[in-house]
Amino acid sequence: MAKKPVGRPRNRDRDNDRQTAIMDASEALFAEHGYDGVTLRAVASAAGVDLALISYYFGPKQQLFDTVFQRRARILNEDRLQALSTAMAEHNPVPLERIIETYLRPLEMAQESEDDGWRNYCALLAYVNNSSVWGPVLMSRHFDAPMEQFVEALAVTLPHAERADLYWCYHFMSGAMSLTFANTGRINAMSGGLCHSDDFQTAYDRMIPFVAAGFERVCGKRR
Amino acid sequence: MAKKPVGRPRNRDRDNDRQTAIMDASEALFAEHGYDGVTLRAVASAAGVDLALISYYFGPKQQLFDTVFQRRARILNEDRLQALSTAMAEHNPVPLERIIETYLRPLEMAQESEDDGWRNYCALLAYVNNSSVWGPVLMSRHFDAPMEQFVEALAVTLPHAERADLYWCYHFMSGAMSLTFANTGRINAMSGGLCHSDDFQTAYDRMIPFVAAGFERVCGKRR
DNA sequence: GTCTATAGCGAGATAGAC
DNA sequence: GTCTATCTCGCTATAGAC
Repeated sequence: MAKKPVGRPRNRDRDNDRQTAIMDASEALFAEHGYDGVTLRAVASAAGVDLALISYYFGPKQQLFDTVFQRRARILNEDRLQALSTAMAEHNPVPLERIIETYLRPLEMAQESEDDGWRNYCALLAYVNNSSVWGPVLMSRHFDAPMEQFVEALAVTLPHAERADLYWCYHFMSGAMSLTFANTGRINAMSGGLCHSDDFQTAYDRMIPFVAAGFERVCGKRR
Repeated sequence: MAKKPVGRPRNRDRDNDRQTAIMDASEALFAEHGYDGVTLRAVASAAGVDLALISYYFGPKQQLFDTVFQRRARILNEDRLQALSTAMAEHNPVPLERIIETYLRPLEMAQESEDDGWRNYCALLAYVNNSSVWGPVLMSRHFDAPMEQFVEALAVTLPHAERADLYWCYHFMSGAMSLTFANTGRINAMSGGLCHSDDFQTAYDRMIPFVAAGFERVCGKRR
């Protein structure tokens, strides 16, 4: 059963090829079927790797999930914080739309990259973010610190905002973002083919003003 | 193992008690753990019902899932369409915020009701909506028709809007709504206790202007 | 490091007694 | 209608050969 070769094209560095293959395959499968919908056998088969190797490298299934989730969270956070500090060097306070862009554009670039993995990761994020089992644990662990800096910047730009309102609006943004990047294809059906869920450019060009306008109305004026 | 009595308090009509108990238990468990994270044994135990009865009444697992998802979708759609036609009888065109309310308030009332089932159902909606396996199938099957009427009303109120932009904004709204009602508790942690994910009143009072402002900016003016 | 083989368990589904 | 008992399958994880 466990066939050896070409599970998928691989153009990696060759050192630790197998680990990377396992993580990539897990990422794609977890994103589509959730934690419980994926068997280690399916991962092994998709990665073109022996079943026992997964436990050998990553320990139990949960730990594999954590590792996969963590891998790109770090990169994403770095990109976002980098973009934010660039924006802050150029303006003070940073214009509202610019802050939102700082947060959303790194995801757009990730999704548009040639690496399929980022598209899978975005769907995984949607799964984790909406899960009451994983969300409070993994999202908080990996995304709360950068989120706080983002909210700080918003508070400077929107000086009359109540702190709680900033969190609510951030939450709405997070939900809109998750569903859009989950890339379920539903908007294709819904719109009768007018919109395409992988038309990231269009999605972001609308999401940014949508979210900015929402923040402005809810947080912009003294209440 | 399969204990007979009191799985949970039951104050139902008594006819078809068991079916209802099974559906309620499934709803809660599917909402929390997703389709694959739930075993029929867990459902049976939570419902205080014998394992074999589930298959007897509902057929295979998938069919149980469909049935549970469908049950409240109908009620929700009726409530929304009722609210929309009331609004249309009072105004022409219907003000933007009023249309959004038409869509969101039925969910708020559901979530605030004394029936725990609605809160579970909202979390289930979030799961299905963000899943690329279930989303395109179940969401389309049960929610596309009412969605179309909703978009129609928006098109009247926002006459310069491109049709595609209306769908994108609807999609953002759907995502914001899903995450908020998924009720994962993450906003509690994120805000350091300032916000509570089950404070539905506050959530809706902010979501409605947030979404309305987004629609206005993206769809309000000639492009 | 890698793979074979398997232990140990729990899943979905159903046949058949009551 | 209800429940017991069980079939068959596939799961995670690991021990031990290479």
